[in-house]
Amino acid sequence: MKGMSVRDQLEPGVAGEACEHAGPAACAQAERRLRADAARNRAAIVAVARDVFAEHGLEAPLELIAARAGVGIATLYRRFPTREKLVAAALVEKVAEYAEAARQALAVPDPWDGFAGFVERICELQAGDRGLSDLLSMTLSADEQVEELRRTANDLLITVIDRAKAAGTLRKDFVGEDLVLLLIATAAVMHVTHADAPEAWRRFVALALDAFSARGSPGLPKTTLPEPPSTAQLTQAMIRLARERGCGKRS
Amino acid sequence: MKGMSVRDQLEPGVAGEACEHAGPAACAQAERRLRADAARNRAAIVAVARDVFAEHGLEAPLELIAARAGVGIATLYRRFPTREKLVAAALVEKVAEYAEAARQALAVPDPWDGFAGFVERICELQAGDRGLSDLLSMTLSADEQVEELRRTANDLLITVIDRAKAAGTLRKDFVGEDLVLLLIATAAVMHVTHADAPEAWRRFVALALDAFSARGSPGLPKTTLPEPPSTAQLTQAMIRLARERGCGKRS
DNA sequence: CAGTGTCCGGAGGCTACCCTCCACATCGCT
DNA sequence: AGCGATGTGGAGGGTAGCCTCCGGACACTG
Repeated sequence: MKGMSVRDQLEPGVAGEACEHAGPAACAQAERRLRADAARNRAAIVAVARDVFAEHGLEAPLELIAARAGVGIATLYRRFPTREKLVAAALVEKVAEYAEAARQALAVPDPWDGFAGFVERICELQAGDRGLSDLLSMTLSADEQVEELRRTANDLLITVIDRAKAAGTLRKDFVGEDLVLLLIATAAVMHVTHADAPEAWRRFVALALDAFSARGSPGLPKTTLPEPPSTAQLTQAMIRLARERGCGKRS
Repeated sequence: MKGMSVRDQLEPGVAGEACEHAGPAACAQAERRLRADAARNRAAIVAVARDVFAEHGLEAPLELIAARAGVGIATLYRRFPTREKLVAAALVEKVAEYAEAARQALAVPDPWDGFAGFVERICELQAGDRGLSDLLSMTLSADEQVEELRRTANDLLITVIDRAKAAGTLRKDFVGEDLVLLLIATAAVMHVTHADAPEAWRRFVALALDAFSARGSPGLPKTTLPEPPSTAQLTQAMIRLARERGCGKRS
């Protein structure tokens, strides 16, 4: 009680950078309360990591991040013992945006517009952040906060999907897994084309939406699709990918 | 004469592996005629490379290939000064299969079946060979033979596409670049899912074909698509990717 | 303003891979 | 059988990135 109130007043100028918009509690997060300089460093690392991951993807060299943040590599490792932790810290907000997009999709009156808008929105997010792009094809098995957000988003998403199916505008055999596959696909398309044809993914996504829609002949069913991967399979695959990319459990 | 017969008996199991099916001339290929042992080594390297690339992709460590082929790393480098050259040697046949698939597509009576069959066929090839999968999203700027094959395949492909468009079964706004994007996308999907959901790509491809088809309401146009990337842009992107992956020009 | 416990940073060991150099081996011609 | 030309392999130098260790610096407490 006493300890707290003292501390609360002690960080005037630094506070902005250190704690951003969230309450002071957010800084302490999982770990113990940090010393002021340490908190500042931590915040700087996270801020830089956001940029670097966005530009170079989740496999960016940690030393680059440390250097740009103006701290020693050891400091980075002390605060984030695994790449996964840093990734999580750097991208929670983006993942939250993702979840938020799902929420907004439900608010759109027309079910199809909600669905299609959502797909376009997250692809847009992907296009603007290679780190997020990578992240959406992986599972950060160790970070509860991110995975929780993802789960929330997923639940919302299922609702969005069901609603659009019920309206008859989304094909009946569509499942959530299809969207995951699409995100994996667009991530690759973006990665290859971003420098020379930065808008190419839009056409790809438009094509995908066309495939997803039930438009065309109302009665006549679309092609029968092969079975989708099970949720478990896909999760497993995403965990595997994370490990392969150095964002998974320590070997 | 005498020399040969001796050799023939000396390597019971190995002989078959050295030159495979092609005549001895094929072994000398572009370079000068090689000494017999050198030709044998070269062939062994190529054979192993085929397997290793197929399994691990084009970024597989060259030392692994050398080791499995039972030769020193220097031997590999002497014969294939750049990774690109080795890749080309290891995958020409696969690329030829790709071109062949295009040729066969034209032989199919129904234009749509020809097109769709072709797409499925090459995706199947991709699924069975990660090296090819990688290769199809890149440009091996240095190997004329492979690029020539690719060009041939591409010309055939355009014909396949035009024919299907003319028949009214392929959407009018489809272009060759869309297929390249699809191959990039499926490559990624396969890479992520091959271990845990090895058939997932089939659904993805089926969905794509649905998007490509003009099926549904004959008069009513499908969604208007964003512009595709230009051929030049896409080529540039593929060259860039090759370089990024160590299969491009020496820096 | 002194003491203590927290925090820092970079040197350096480790791994993985690339690629080159050169003393030695082998082939195959005569 | 002997002798070049041709080919060999592995040692080793170079780079990039990961991660740890530890002497010294600094923030906070009293």
